Amino acid sequence: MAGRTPRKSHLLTKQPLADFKVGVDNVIFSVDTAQNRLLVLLVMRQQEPFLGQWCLPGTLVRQGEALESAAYRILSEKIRVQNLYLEQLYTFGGLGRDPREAPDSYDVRYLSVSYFALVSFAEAELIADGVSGIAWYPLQQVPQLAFDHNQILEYGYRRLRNKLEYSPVAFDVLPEVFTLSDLYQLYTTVLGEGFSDYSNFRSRLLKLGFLSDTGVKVSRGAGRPASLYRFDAEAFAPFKDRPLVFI
Amino acid sequence: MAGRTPRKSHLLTKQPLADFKVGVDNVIFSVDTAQNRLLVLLVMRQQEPFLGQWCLPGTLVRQGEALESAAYRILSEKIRVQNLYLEQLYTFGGLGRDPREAPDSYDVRYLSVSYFALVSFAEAELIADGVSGIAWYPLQQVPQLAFDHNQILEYGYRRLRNKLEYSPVAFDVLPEVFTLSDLYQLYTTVLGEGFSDYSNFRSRLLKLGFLSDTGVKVSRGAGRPASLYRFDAEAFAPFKDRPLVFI
DNA sequence: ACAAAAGTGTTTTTTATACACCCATGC
DNA sequence: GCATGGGTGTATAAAAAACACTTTTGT
Repeated sequence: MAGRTPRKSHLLTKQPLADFKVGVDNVIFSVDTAQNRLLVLLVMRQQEPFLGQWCLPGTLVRQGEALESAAYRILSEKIRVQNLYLEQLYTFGGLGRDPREAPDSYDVRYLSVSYFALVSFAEAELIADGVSGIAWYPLQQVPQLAFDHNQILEYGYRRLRNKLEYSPVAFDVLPEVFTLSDLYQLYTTVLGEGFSDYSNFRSRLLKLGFLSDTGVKVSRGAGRPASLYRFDAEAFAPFKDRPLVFI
Repeated sequence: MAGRTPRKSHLLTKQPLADFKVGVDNVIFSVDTAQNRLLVLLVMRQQEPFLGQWCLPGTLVRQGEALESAAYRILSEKIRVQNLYLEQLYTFGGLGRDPREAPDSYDVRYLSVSYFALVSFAEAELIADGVSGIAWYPLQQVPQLAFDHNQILEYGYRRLRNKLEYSPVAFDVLPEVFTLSDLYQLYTTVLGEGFSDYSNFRSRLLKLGFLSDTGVKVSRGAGRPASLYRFDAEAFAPFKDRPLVFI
């Protein structure tokens, strides 16, 4: 969007500008700690192209709507949730990624700005409008998706793992107070067993000092009751921009 | 770009889709190791808006042109260079970031997909077409730029530092063979003195084993001659996706 | 009593950090 | 011979990794 300096030469090769519709596609993850599964939200396409195939929830950007607003809009059309984390992922704008673009036409192009979101599984309530299929899919069982959405999903999964290691996204998606096992389970579900020993994970995190013990104990079935902890955003501040805090 | 499921309710609030022109703006860095300066390429705007103000080199995407192709196109219109690293940075699509969008109009929107590039300073040859100003600016001396380009630059600088720590971008921009001091200097220039001791930097890198000593020595003025090393991409492969390899 | 989950501590290994020092060259 | 930059080694501190053990609950 900036100073495109006209070139004197190659005037003949200068194509006219492309016209775009801009889509927003969301990779929405949640972690089902009860069943140790990482889930991604998929919806069934209700129209051509790819009618009847699963895809990431997306929308086209409307007049007067910011990109991020569009991302929040689809999200809120599909699920009701209080707490979430959302950030931009990547912009896919290759030729021919959308069959609506005829191969050699100078028609409108379709470009997709993808967003990555993490929501609380417990909280999230899917909005089934009766017509459209919508479902949480375990990451391992995701079928072939419409467009290049498998690729976008792949990209989002990589981002999720990084985010978990470097930043406190987990706390955006855990309840206000939680046990250290809750936190550990979330991490193992996403990162896989063996990313760290529970007891080491525990002591590292406590030593960092941004988890405050509420003193309240909670008992879940058998075993010793666990302390409830709270994430202290202020105490975390010095760790911002520091690499590898959580692992 | 995906299944936008029609909602039964809110039919009245449904705005028409926005039409976009898509711009590509490049944050092009190079490292002047001789003077220990990190440089960014700026061009002077030749037209309104922001006529006569510096900005990042950018262009609008043409018909039949992929986003990345557009990024490469501006780059090659501004500098001649053999080796470079380029990747997508972020997409800025907020309302009102371009004055050409009237505040409340339903006109065409302007969206900017930014790219981040690192080129070799020694190799890079600026293409001055006589009309347009174009210059390498030391990062500390960058003036106020057109549009939101200062913000984009900021973002690009953060990415550069991360890239340097996590990935072998430096070797895309160093000559085929180089001394360890060359490499160290590049790192200190970008990351600042004190990111690591030279001797520790040296031994860590050599222990990793993807730098092979060519045996050839090179003498630069006074001092003991240095060994020339070569980056071994194959030996590096196992370090891909591993965090913090270089620091 | 005993299994299950929470929580503590210790030992070992590895890695980071800070230096001190030797080496080969130009002047 | 001495300043200059290249290169090696070591001593200490800190952190990661592995794992043994104690505590507190439900059944």
